[in-house]
Amino acid sequence: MVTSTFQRLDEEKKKRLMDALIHEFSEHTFSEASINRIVKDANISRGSFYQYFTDKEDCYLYLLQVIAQEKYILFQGVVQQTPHDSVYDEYLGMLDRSILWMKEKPVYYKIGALMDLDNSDFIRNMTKLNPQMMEYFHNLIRRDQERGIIRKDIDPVTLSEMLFSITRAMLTEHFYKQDFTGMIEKARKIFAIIQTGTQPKENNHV
Amino acid sequence: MVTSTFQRLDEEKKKRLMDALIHEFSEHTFSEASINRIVKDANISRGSFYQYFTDKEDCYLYLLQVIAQEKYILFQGVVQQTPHDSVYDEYLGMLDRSILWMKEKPVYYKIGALMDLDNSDFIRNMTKLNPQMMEYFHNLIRRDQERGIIRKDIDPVTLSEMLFSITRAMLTEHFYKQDFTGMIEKARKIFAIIQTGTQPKENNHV
DNA sequence: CTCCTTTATGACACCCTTGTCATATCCAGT
DNA sequence: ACTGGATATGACAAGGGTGTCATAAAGGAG
Repeated sequence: MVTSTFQRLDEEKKKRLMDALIHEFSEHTFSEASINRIVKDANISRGSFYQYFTDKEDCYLYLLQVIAQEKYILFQGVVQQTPHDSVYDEYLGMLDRSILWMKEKPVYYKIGALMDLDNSDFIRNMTKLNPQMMEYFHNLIRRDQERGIIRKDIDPVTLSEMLFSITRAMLTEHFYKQDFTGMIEKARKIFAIIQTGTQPKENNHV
Repeated sequence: MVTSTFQRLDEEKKKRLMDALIHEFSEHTFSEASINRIVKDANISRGSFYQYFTDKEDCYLYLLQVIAQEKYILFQGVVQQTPHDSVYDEYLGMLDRSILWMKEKPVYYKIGALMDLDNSDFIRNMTKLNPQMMEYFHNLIRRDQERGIIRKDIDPVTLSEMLFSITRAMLTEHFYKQDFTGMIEKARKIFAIIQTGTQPKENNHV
């Protein structure tokens, strides 16, 4: 656990340390990150670090928590609580928010990306997909089926998996290219294909 | 470069070392792999290792080469040179071959997966998608468009990207679950959705 | 000014890594 | 049996990492 000593720290020092944490974990995976570099970067003695955090894992978890908080604050005004759009628009919204996040806090996104990359069991256990979020999209699809926007014979789980892998792949690709222009347009194009299908109209009676 | 000394090694020792390499690189990323563990595992002195390979990178590249060779041999009989099926069937075929590869040589697949995970520049440069393969699928789509199987207004690059991310996501997911049953069926289902679209028929005249 | 608690510090022990190199061993040809 | 080149070896240097701990400094209360 983060110690009370850390909490009592004066803001300037606290910020210096947080910046060092952000810097280190946005450049290295958890297992490759080095406390030595962090303390040097923050201009803090090695001993002090261990007075604030019990170990590397501890400071990493704390950092993730801080990031999650900031993300929550940033998205609070953006997320709409009861969507009136189709599941496709909802996915586009998610993509939009992700791009916002990547542009607003690129280092934070980088930290998240590195987390996904990491192979340690400790990280593996945290990366598991949020089942609640998946459930949310399943329900959106079911609602759209009731609305007559999506064919009823389509399996919601399968469809949401499809949309999810596509969105995710787009995000990671564009992140490494560091170019997000036209991304939403591209996603729109892809979703349009999924809606109308690739078959020519005359073949549609299969 | 792999030295001639290594090439001259008697088969038993060579195999022991290769097995150790496979073991180490299937459990650890390149940057986390340890030569110490390798030589201990292979029952070879540390000095000997450096008589065979110039460094870690060298032995890793050699291992990848050996794996590529075996993969080529395994697939030689399976790949059909001039496909008569649609691009979807071709993707299903690729999936099928990947599953075969994962079942036949799970450790090899694991090495490849860890390679993808690795964040070092050295690995980054190797992992870049094969543009030749992408071109191959683009052409398949164009051919299917000529054949009247796929609508002509669909962008081949976009479609192949879609199919690729979906296939890839399925593979990685199932690899971690270590369960490939029903995977082809699932892919078929997804591709069927992509072909006919998610819109109900009465809405198709948009 | 003193005392006591809190905070800061860096040397330390111990672990690991890589790549080198002088030396020992092996083996084949004479 | 001897000899020279090929091969094997592990100690070594140099560097990195983590977490601990005795000690120093600082700061607030009496």
